[in-house]
Amino acid sequence: MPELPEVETIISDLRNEGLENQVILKAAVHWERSIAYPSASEFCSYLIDKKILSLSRRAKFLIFSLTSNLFLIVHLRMSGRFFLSKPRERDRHEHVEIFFKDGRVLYFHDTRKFGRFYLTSSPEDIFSNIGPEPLDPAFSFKEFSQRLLSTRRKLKSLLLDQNFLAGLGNIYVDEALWEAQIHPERINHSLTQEEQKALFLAIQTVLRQGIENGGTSLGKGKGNFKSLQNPGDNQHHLKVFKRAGGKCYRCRQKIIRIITASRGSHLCPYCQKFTS
DNA sequence: AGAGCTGTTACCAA
DNA sequence: TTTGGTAACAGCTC
Repeated sequence: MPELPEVETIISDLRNEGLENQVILKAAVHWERSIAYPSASEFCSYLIDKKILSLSRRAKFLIFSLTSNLFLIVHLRMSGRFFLSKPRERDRHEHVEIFFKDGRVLYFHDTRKFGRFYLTSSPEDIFSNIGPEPLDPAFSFKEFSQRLLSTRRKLKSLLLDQNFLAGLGNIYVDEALWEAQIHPERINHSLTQEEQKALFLAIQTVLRQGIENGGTSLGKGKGNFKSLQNPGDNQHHLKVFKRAGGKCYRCRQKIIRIITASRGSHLCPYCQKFTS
């Protein structure tokens, strides 16, 4: 579900909706475990009268910077979504409501209930172990290359690891590995310099493309990604993800799906040959 | 109907 | 240290 491009799209849509500078009237929590910290009642009382100063993203977290040095941090996990509208009847999967003084309500919809809210004055605690931002201009090939030597793991598992690199999930890892023509089960430190460079560039390419296309909206379920009301368009631009059985756009061979690191991986066995 | 799957992550055991 | 299994949930797919 939401990976870096999807979260970036949501942040940008919330900005376009003018959520920055809005003041919170009150909040309501209908599934207490949606609030990771503090307690649901403290969460609600702390939010009253706080203003949203800015909206940003770190890894797959949404960050609402508030007055009084508070930060509302949200991770959507598998099925979290936001809706912003006039007050209306709450859907059974809308577990958190934030009411604004301009009359609108931000509804947090999460069918699988894995999404989490954190309200804290020390956001660095949440991000302390998260890896670098792949689209940060300060993130260099040199740093990526050095990090690739720091461990010994299958690339699929390593790239999914938020402590290694922030923001990638199953879709964009598979897309990046196809783009770079590297098998997901290759061990990180076995990559040639050329392969490292190709992967570094491919990660940025697929993430940028995902953002440009407003994220990837797969399937038709209510828990599938949409930013506010709007589906993304990147599902029409995927090269391998969910394309098992289809032809590789590069070599016309058949795309396959394998299980690696307990996750489905989609690849072209001809373009992405396994070599040790 | 029922079993198996899912775009995330934390935790535990080996 | 790394991997694999499981769990947190609900709904979709076959």
